[in-house]
Amino acid sequence: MSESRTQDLSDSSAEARKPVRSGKSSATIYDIAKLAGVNPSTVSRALSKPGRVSAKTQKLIEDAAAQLEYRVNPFARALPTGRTNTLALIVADITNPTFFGIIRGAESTATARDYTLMLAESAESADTELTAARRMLATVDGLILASPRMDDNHIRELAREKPVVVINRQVDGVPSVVPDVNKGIGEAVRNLAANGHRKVAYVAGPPQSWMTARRWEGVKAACEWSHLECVQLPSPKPTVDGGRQVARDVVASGATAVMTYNDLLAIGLMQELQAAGMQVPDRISIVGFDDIFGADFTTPALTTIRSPMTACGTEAATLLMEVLHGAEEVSPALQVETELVLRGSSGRLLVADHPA
Amino acid sequence: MSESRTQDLSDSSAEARKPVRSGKSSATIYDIAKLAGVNPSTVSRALSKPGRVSAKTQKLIEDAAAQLEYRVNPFARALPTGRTNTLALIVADITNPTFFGIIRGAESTATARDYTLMLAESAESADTELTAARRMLATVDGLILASPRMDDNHIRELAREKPVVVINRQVDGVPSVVPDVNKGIGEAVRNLAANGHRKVAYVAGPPQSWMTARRWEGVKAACEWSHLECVQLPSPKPTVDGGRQVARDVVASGATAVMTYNDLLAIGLMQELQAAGMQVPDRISIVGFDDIFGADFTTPALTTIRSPMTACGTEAATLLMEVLHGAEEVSPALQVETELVLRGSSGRLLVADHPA
DNA sequence: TTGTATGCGTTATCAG
DNA sequence: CTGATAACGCATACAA
Repeated sequence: MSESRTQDLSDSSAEARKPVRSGKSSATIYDIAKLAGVNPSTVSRALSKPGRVSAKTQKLIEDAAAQLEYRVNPFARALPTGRTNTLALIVADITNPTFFGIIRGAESTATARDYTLMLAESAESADTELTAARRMLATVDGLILASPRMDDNHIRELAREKPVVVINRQVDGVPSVVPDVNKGIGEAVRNLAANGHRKVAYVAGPPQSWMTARRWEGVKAACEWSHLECVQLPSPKPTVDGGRQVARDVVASGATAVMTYNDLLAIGLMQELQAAGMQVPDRISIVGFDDIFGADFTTPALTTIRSPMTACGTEAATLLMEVLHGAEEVSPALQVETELVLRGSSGRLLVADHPA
Repeated sequence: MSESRTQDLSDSSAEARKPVRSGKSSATIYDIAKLAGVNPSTVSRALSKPGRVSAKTQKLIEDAAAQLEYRVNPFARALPTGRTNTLALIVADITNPTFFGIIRGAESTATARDYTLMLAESAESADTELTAARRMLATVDGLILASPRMDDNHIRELAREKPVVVINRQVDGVPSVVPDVNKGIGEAVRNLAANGHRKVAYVAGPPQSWMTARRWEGVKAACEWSHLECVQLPSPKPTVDGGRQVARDVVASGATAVMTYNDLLAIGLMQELQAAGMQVPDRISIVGFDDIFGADFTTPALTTIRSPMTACGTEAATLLMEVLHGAEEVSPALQVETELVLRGSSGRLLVADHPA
């Protein structure tokens, strides 16, 4: 093995090459092979799977790589292997803070394991979602679907091509991360009952949302258990504005406590109710869902059932990468706990329903 | 050159192949070339640049492609061309709602032009940021840096490799999108002066933030113009909690109005001040910056200088893609307007500084 | 207009 | 342990 570790020729022909690649594009394994005096395939081995090459050539190659500021070309690597070290995350609505936690959790977890996150949103549209999913699927190793709006079959179809993890929904045969709503809902309903409420309204989310059904089921069951009457109210959209619009129906329902599909609805509802002169929580109690950013900015601060979104993002990314790294045994549905966050928007009813 | 690129040979006899590719991996241009009876290069042309092929073969190829459910392999395409139809966006802090708008704007704009967005955060660290940038740079066509924390030279270094657009900062030689703070600040300060305030405090952001300096300059200039005294106060971090921590200093400063680097600081500050029994805005006026999600959840709702974040994201992505598509003439710094959003947290001073 | 030949940077399969 | 060589799927000068 030639000792001349310097760029300077071993003699062959006096070909004074610049040591550091002067050109524009970056160095390849060929360049470093030449500099280190080995075969390109050896360079590839040394750089991708350490240990399969002798210690001295290893160092030789690493030094040369460092000197040339070598960086792998991800495309060239992806072509034969198909692997990209990239994860895709599709969320239903980027403006919805519910997803901020998920994005954050997924991004940081991915980055920690040297993966990169690709982000897309479906704008609450099943079609857009599917299109985005298909487009990204070609480029990534795996896919995370947060609160997907497309139907189960489409999800399974995607899962057949690349590993998929679903958040906030359960699909047969596809691993998922879902908050267990019952604990938090149970706490909330018991609290409401203890404060003298007899009837609660549930303001629902988008019909395509799997989670809105789970939450309604949970509310209904908990209310039965506590002998409370309950009623479901549709909302035009799961936003602050949607919450405002549904205020009238809430009042008309005669409920003294309202639980909403998410915090946005709760906040909008509270704003509208207060604007109409209704005291919260003296006249009506409001309980949101998720504990989003800003839920404690309101006056009174919003009582809400916290869904650990960041944990969902983290767990989903972890799950996905485990599958990618060959873990076959993956629990079908990972549960994360919800809990009641008691703040000012719920409490004892001051104005009795039936005056004594 | 051997013809048999497929797994099973064509013995030229009636070989009933499934029309749709039964195998696992997806179809290539070779498959569709065979099916359409043309050369792979023709397929490539037909699919990438329509018009450079006769109408009938075009259709022939498109039909075959459809039948085989062909989808280009992005890596194979990227290898010769270097183009990926992918943009990277790096934000300082994913949990900071300031960036939500930017993310949303960039994502939707990119998607609209059939680009995909890759997202990373720097966690307010210049090192992390640079690392993430370098890692992503290899994979994308261009890079958007939102409120970058790294220094100018590093940014220029990145810009030498791939097109870069910067948001919320100006770097020589690098195109950028920056809100023009002066209009909004001017409106705010004049309003404060008109309401009887004589001294305003500016709660600063992270020292590495280019924007915090711009905002302080703007505040100082506007205050001089309106003959107001002004003072700058450092904050430990640009968050709600940071705002709480700086409350003591604000009170000590003797200012009756405070403007903050961002809304988070303003909200935290207001919470702490109110907890200490100070009426807002009767005793002290608070003006935030950005008009983030939730700024109107507080009581009183936050007066703030709106920075059109979504527009910044949109403009940055548009700018970047224009450069990518060969636009040389690109304005060095695109300005977007800021405006005062007057809400309840600022107003007339009820308790005079110097009792009459 | 269409076919031919070659390159893009890595990994992987063989030999040696 | 290392070297040669063939894919990987697509784009593109060049030739016909």
